[in-house]
Amino acid sequence: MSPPSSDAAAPTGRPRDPALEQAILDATVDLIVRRGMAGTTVAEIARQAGTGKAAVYRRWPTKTALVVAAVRALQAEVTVPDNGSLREDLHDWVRHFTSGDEKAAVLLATLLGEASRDTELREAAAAAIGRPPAAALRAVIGRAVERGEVDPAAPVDVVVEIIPSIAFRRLVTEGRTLDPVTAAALVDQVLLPALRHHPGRPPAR
Amino acid sequence: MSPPSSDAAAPTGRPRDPALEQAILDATVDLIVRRGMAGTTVAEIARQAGTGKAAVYRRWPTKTALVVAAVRALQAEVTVPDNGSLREDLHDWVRHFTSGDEKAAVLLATLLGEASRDTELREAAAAAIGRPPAAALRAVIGRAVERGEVDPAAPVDVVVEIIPSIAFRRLVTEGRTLDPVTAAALVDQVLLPALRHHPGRPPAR
DNA sequence: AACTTACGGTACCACTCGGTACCGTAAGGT
DNA sequence: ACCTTACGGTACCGAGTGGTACCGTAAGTT
Repeated sequence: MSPPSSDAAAPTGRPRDPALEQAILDATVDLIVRRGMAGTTVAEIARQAGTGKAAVYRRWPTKTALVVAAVRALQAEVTVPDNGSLREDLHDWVRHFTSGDEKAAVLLATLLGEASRDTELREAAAAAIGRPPAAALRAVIGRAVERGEVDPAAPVDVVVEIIPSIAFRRLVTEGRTLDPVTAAALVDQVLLPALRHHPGRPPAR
Repeated sequence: MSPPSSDAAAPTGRPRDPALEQAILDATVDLIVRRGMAGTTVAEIARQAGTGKAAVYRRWPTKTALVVAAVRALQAEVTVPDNGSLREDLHDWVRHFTSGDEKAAVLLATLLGEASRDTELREAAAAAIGRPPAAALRAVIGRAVERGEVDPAAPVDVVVEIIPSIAFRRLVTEGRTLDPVTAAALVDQVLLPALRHHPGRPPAR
């Protein structure tokens, strides 16, 4: 019998090195960020991970599959601040975009170029990088709504997109992260007015 | 003597076909949008333009140079509405992003992927595609300021970026243009409040 | 008519890259 | 001990690509 822990296949022979797995994924992300998808070769990924191409192809059947896996493994986590004040929460949250961590966004931007025609890749990239910050902000605003600080009718869906979009665009078209001054201005002069603004229905039609 | 019109070199022999020049540039843009930079071959560009590779390399020394030229030649023009009302001007202007013409933005997105490491290309793409709409919006807001409709202290620089950034991000990460409903909501519930908002200096420190 | 340059087309070269196959060796299970 | 599979490394293949060279022909100038 010999119950194989919980899986089906009885693992015999030398087991795969989990550390190597991670090293390959790390090298993949690093190289794609620095050289782009087309400019990165599998041989170079293997070399940087301290192994050979065979070890790479033993795990992933194709280069694209490897890249998708690397993106999925990145999965940025975003802390959700809770200071009891919407404005402070927003200023905390915005720091996620002004401080480093541009790697994830650069990766996204790089991939999206060739991902325009690869749905799976685009989906993976967007899910791993684009969604977490928006979800965090949504939580922050949700709490402010509960506190009565924000009109429940506020255009949350659209407000949530503003800063990530600007940060993304700046990074992509200018090659640098969103500066803190601009970010602060966005919070105080755009986000907060929009959230506090009572829609009351603008002069429709 | 034979004064050569106004240039230096006396043009002898068969002149270059200007129509062919444009055909090559058009084919370049079209193919890059559809297949990406790496996925587009010079041979295919030539074939689609109805010519041979030689005619291409007679004009541009390298593939990158050709692409840069194609991007520069795109130069989107943006109409600047003037209805006498800020809100109407904004709603007119925003139509630029909701209606077709995604080609320019897709091109930008595609190129930026591999352009992250090519400054010249990035600069050309950003200048040709990113700047005109922002400039148009700036003009619209400038007129509103003159009319006293907008506080001169409004954060124009940052407001100008909001909609182009969101449109760009949506197009790039989701593959579709900004929908008119969201765009209208942005104008009424984000741009206008931000522009009318009296900064009055937020509770600093 | 003579000359010059562009034209569409093709053949070619040097090179790169994804992917496969195969080494001898290392590291586990039984 | 024996078996199995992963390991790092290398050699190789086939396909594709940017770029060059060279056709015979077309379209201009002098």
